[in-house]
Amino acid sequence: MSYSLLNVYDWLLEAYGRQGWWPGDSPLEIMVGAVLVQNTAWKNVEKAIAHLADAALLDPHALNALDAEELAELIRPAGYYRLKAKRLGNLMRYVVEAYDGDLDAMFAVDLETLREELLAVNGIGPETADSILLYAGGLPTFVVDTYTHRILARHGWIDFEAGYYEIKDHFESALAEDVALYNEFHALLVRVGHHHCRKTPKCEGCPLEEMLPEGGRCDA
DNA sequence: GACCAGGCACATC
DNA sequence: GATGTGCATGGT
Repeated sequence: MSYSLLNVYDWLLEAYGRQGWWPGDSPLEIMVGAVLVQNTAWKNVEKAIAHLADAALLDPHALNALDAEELAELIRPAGYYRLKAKRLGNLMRYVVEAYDGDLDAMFAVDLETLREELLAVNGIGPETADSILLYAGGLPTFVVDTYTHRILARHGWIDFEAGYYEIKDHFESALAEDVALYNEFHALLVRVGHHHCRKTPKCEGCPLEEMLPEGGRCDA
């Protein structure tokens, strides 16, 4: 008995429907959210973004002009707020200096080149970079997060020790290079993670156990 | 009150 | 190269 990742995608999509990600109104807002959500519940991020929106600061030049302390106070609900103020400032400085704040110009750059540029910004790691590229830029790169890792490992599809790029390759080599597919698949995995694959309780009522043929045991 | 959340950089061995 | 730690608010 075997099944492919694409089967898993189809089952999840049928069970949960389209997720409509990313929950942000503009590429810039998605970029801001991608930094603020690092190791943090999205609910907290929403409040921080609302503060920025209320102050009409959702603009690369406006954010870049803000000093770190002011920014920190505005994004406080997102947690790690002093750290994230620096990281967001680094990202905005990069966008302004390299592209004069023109996100269309930025996302017109070759995917691998742009990915390297983003990773060179202090505070932007693999997941944040990929989230920005896929969800803000519409570029075909798979996003791996803690749920993706946890769900795949618990079902025995990858080692628990697998690193970011191992997991990313696992998806990208099994799936067509399709932005809509990458977008929806990752969003569905997070959806499952939120409801059934938290750190504790370990795997209560995992829907994949119902969906998968024999072998789809969630056991960690 | 403890534990967790859509990471990342940095220190130390 | 592997392993450990700081960062911080808000919900369960």
